[in-house]
Amino acid sequence: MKPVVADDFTTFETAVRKVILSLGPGDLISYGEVAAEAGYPGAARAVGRVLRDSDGGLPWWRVVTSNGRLVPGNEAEHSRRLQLEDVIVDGNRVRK
DNA sequence: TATCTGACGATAG
DNA sequence: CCTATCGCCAGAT
Repeated sequence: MKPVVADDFTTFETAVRKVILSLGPGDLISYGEVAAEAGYPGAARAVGRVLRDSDGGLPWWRVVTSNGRLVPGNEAEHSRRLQLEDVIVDGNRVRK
């Protein structure tokens, strides 16, 4: 039987996930960048939705706001994860 | 189909 | 540095 491919239906969600999974350790990207890379420029908000809804196997901590701000509501955990990836974190912001 | 929501982005004060 | 407002898009009800 052919393998189930029920993971390529949701254009947006799948595309976003692929982009995030393509990130390497210590690599950062903003929601807007993810959306653009996924082929949906301007859909930064929708990207946030995907990250929040789909958790597990997805390095969401490598995604920050364009402002360099960390995820509101998870700043503590986010900061922790980033530092584990050798990323310099200044308070609730990532050091450029 | 209409309306609301949100782990956004940019600008203004 | 902070909050407020508007524009954007996709999903949920």
